[in-house]
Amino acid sequence: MLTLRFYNTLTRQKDDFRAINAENVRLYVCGPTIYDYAHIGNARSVIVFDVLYRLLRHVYGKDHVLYVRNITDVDDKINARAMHDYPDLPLNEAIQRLTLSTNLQFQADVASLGCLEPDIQPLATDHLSEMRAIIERLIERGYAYVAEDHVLFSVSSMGNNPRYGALSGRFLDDMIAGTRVNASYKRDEMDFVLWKPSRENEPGWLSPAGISINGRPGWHIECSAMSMAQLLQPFGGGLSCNNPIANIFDIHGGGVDLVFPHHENEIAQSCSAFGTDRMANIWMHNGFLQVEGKKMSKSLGNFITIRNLLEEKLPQFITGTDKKTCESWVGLAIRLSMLQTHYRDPFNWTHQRLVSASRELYRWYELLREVGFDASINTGAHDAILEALADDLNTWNVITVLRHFYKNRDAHALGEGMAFIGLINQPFIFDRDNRLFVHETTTSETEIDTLIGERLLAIAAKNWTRADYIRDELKKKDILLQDSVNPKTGKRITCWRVMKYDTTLD
RNA sequence: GGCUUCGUGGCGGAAUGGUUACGCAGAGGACUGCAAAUCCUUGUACCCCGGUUCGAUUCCGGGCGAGGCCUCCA
Repeated sequence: MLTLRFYNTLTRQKDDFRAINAENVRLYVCGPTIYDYAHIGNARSVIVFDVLYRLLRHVYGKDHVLYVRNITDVDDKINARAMHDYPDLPLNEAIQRLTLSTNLQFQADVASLGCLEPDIQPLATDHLSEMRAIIERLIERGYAYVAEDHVLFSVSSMGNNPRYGALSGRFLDDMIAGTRVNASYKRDEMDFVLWKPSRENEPGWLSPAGISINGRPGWHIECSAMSMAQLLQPFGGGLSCNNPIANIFDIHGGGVDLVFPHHENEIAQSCSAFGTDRMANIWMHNGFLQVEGKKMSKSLGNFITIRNLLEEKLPQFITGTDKKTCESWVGLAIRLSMLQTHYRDPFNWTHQRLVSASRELYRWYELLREVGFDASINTGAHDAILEALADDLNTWNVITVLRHFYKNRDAHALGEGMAFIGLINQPFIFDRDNRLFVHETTTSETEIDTLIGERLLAIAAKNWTRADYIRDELKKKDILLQDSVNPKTGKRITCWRVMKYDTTLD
């Protein structure tokens, strides 16, 4: 079997991946907090772990990998946004509307990036009882305490296996020096919230530990609860299980910014509750994303959502009015562009990179179209591609391999490889007239065909002025003509395609 | 201040102690009435200073520069 090696944030080196149980390989990735459109940073994370998921499925079998990506649907940011967006509705109803629509949008955006759906996308609000159970266990064992209707995790109560800060390579003394917020009810500045009280108008649930008023969970406890419910309990683990191995899963992923404090705190909670020395065997973190060399942030005005990009007209290969097709194409171009940087390196998002990826992808698709490649039949993967991925998801090398295939006109290997890393969207290959994209235009097809016929007659008569006029007129309507020669008959064939070419982007 | 990533040609981005990366863009050519598309060919590079070495972009040390995390964030 192919040996997979992944960089493990915990050990700071590439570790061989050994499944705890090859029948059930378990992967947990921190998903979005659904209060706003997903941005291209979210896109990167989702794409990276989608590639990992595909690789694991290939190695262990489709039915032997369990990929859980949570949805955080309870959070103060959600409350604030809901109040802002639906000022006239009761808060709880406003929250429901917001989370429902944001989640649907997220699912659509992610699908257009060519990502498979995770096996399970648990909602935080469906796991309140698990959160309470873990919190009560933590209190029971002296790792957490109640103060002014809050429950706090006591960082200093943790032992040395693991010690608090091991994942992020920090030491408590350093961290305390940098603490800025200090709530009076905390015993220790570094202690973090497991549960907090809700005011009348805030969403609230039955509180743990006999706290009389309703409350809501802290952010970190959600992931401990959901990973337990989805990845441990179904396989014999959980709070009532004393077998440490049963309370560890294989891989935990997320963005580097989550290493501290989110993942550190997850580890503190889960390991303390279960009495394990690890929460997951391997911790993988994708690098951050910048926009045109700067941090992406709303205040800098360079905040880009997936939706922004999908709706943007991509130069050259854009399409007519078939919105969905257009969006899928941009989605794949985003994917290709992102796979060209190793997942741990910072990624600098520029528009030029997107354009560049789109052009290359287009050529690849042209080759696939020529041979009528069918991704539903060709489902293997070339060894060179697997080897690249097995070495800490080196997608860059995968692309280099694909380029060799393209160069050698090996459409089969190219298509298979593209399908493997999620760059195939079948409708792009086949359409009824064997054109690359399925387009709609405001100009009718018969109208176009008539004009093409007219132009061919003009050419036959060597009336170049007339022929070029027709071509130019069509171009104004974004219909681009391309002449080629039928090798058998030697006759000119003209095909067309809806394309917009924006020269300002070159 | 603590931790951390990185500095390669116009742009993106690999590998490598001595030999063309590659892609996009550019240039030249083939094809074409002209285009477009496609194919072929091709120029330009390794932040600075020391050290190790027969030889360093690649290893070591120092410097300079850029970014990230330490607060909600993928």
